[in-house]
Amino acid sequence: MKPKPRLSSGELDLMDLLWREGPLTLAQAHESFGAKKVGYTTMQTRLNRLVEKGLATKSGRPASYEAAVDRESIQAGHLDQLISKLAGGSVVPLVAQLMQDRQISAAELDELKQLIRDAEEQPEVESSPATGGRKR
Amino acid sequence: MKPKPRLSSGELDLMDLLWREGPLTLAQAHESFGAKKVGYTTMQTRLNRLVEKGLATKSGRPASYEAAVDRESIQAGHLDQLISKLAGGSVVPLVAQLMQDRQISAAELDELKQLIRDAEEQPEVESSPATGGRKR
DNA sequence: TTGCCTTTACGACGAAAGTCATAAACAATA
DNA sequence: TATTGTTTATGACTTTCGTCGTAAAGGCAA
Repeated sequence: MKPKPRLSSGELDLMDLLWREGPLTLAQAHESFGAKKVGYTTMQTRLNRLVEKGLATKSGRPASYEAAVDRESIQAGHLDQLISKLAGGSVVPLVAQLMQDRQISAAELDELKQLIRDAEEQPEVESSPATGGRKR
Repeated sequence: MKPKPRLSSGELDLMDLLWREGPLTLAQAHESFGAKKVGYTTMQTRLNRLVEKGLATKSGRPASYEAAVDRESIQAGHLDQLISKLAGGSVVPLVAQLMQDRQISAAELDELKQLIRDAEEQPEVESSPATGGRKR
C-alpha cells in the first residue's frame, strides 16, 4: 500500500505545473511558474525536494523535472482525508458542500447525472468477482 | 472576506474531535483522542495553538475547548484548494474521482440525485444568502 | 586560455506543527 | 496546614517547507 501523501499547498502548486506542462527544466519551471513570484533557487530547492520525496524525477543535463506520481492518486489521497476528517466518512455531504457555493452549469449537471447513472449500473459488488474490469 | 484556512492533517484531526464531541476539557480531549496516541502536554499544546489561530476557543476553569469555526467553512476552504489545484477548477472530475474508488449505496446515490435536482432548480445565481436552511 | 553565462550544489534562516518534559498554580482533603 | 492530584504555563527540540544567497561546475565564444 502506498502511504497516502499529504502535499502542502505549495507542493501542489508545483506538481500542478509538472502535470500540466510536461517535463520542465528548472529554468522553464521558474519561468512558467511566474518568475517574479518566487526566486530561482527557491524553485530549485522546491523542485529538488519534490524529487527527494519521490514525487518527481530529475534527469538529463539541463535537468528535466517530471512528475513521478499521477494527479489522480494525489487527488484520491486528499479526497480521502477530506472525507474522513471533514465529511464524517460520507461522500454525500462533501458533494453537497461542493455544489453549494458553486455555480454548476447545466452541462456539468448532466455529466454528474451520468456519473450517478454509471454508478447505479454497478450495483453492489457483492461476491461476484467477475464483472469487469475496473481496477481496484 | 475570511482568508481561506488551510489546516494540517493533524489540526483537522483535532477539529474533527471538537466538532463531533462538543466542548471538551484538555483531559477529555486527550482521553477521547486516544490517550496513548499522543502525550498529554502534546494535546495541550496543539489545542492551545488551535486557540491562538482562532480555530477554537478556551474558557472556564477546567478549560473547555470548543470549535470556533464551523466544519463547513473549513470544508469549503479545502475543497477550493482541491478544485483549483487538483481538478483544474472543475467539480466534475473531482466528483468522478470521488465516486470511482468508493462504493456508494443506492440511498446515497438517491441523495446525490436530489442534490443535482436541487441545483437544476436554481438556474442562475441571483442570490440570496439567506436561504439557508438545509442543514443536514 | 580567459571570461561570461547557465546550471547545480550547498548551506542558512524562519515559521509552522508535532512532541514532550518541567514546573508553577490550584484545589480538594487528610 | 500539609499532602496529593489536577490543571496550566513555559520552554525545548525536531521536521517540513518556503525563501534565498553563495559559490562551485560546465560550456561556449573571443
